[in-house]
Amino acid sequence: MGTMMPPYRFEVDATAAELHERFVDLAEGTESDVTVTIAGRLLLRRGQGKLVFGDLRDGTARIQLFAPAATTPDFERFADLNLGDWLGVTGVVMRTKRGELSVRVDGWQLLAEWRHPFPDKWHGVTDTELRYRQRYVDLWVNDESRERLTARSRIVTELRRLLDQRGFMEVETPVLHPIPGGAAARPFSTHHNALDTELYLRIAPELYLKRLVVGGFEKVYEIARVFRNEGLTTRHNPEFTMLELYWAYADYHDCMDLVEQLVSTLAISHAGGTTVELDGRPIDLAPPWRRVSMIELIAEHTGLAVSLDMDRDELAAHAERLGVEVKPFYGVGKLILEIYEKTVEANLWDPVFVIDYPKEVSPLARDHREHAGLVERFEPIVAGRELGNGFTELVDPDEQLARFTAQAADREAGDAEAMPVDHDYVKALEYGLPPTVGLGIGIDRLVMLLTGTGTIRDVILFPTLRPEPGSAPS
RNA sequence: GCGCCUCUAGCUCAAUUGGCAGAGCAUCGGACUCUUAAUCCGCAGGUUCUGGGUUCAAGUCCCAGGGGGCGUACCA
Repeated sequence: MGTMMPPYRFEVDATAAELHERFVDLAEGTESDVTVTIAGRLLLRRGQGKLVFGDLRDGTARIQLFAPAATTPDFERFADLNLGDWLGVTGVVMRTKRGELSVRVDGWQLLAEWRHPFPDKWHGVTDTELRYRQRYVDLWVNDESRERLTARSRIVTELRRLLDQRGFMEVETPVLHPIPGGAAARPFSTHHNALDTELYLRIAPELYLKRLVVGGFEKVYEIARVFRNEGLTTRHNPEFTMLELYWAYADYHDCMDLVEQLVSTLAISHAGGTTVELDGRPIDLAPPWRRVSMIELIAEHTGLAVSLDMDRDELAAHAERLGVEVKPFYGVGKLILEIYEKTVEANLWDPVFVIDYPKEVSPLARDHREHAGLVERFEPIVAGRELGNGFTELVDPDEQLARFTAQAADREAGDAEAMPVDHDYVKALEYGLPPTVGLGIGIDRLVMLLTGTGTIRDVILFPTLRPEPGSAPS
């Protein structure tokens, strides 16, 4: 083909989806009196000698191209186009004798070439590595991928709308943190040259968002990319997206109501109803979701009546019997959490709010108003997966400093994920954080749930992979 | 990090116990004015992931390395 000079712009006045809708009643074998200009990629071509059919797809749908030799300009070259080439086409909208809505190719232009062999037009691409490394190929070839990732975008858009409707304000807080906080996870670290200082990619936006509540932004949220330096699994990607929101004057009961509403509303819009399916099993997302304490769930699933008053070593013995690996710095609270995670969580299927976590493992949550040693915290669990995490916020600066100090001691004792003391955050609390509830929702996992997807990589456009050998910057 | 599985033409996949590396689609050439994964005829297409080893003979068996997947660990 040699050289190609693509145009700098191309005026499109119709999309495939619009044409299918507008000309649904056009009779077989007839032409409309409408001329349109569309653009997209050529995905199939069927030559008939002096007549060529093509399937063009734009961002909305597929539509057939109808190109008779007698009227198609540059017919030889048109018949010779490669699958995958981008085309601009102008022509009359018509329906073939066999009933396929088409655009007759009265004029056409090559907009870009696909210089590689096009993947199998029937089987598409199944090689996961190719699908993830060259997502732009996957998106053209595998309908499910395109639809799933489009759904993700729409879900996030609606989520924003639902929150905006409720008076929440979207904000952006720093990604580079001098002290990584707001979650228990290992951070990625980096270096700022001009300041000559170590910085960390955020593991959560939590502490900055609460500073904003101190500042008078009473209902804020952020759809935040966060980074955790941990393993990759079907449920974990090193960078992922969290919705975090903070809501002044409300507590964790209000917030659970909100989560139920948000998730079930999104399911109705994007999963065709409140019943979704995962691994062939139905899940009913209709509110209300069961709310049950962690200690009660442990009793249900193991018959073991744990309590915060138990002797630490006695509880550790129970834990080990249940297959929990016990580390020396684990206190009673951490042991209870470990037992819950090992014996209960994966067995929960229908949505449930697990509530009232041990204080020891929740350094940012407020003391339970009734039960000493517990905090007012919940996690929505669906299909055995944590969908998020929320709690009535700890507002007392002295208590917060004490909790940070205890965390620092755990760090000394070998807990690499314990939080470091953040004096600047404590200072913010000294200016007064009103009663507030906070929530984090894993957007990736939410999309997995609503689209029935089993691996997080399929809901992330470009999931993290090992760089290809020899791909280092030169 | 550890364990198991996997890697064959551009794509999707075959190849008996270790015995000449194949098909469909795509590409390329030809036929065809209503096709729908068009059809029909023909050509071409390979470092079987890489490097070693065993063997008369290795895609197949063994060792090391690489990519990917799954599990596990880590993961509020």
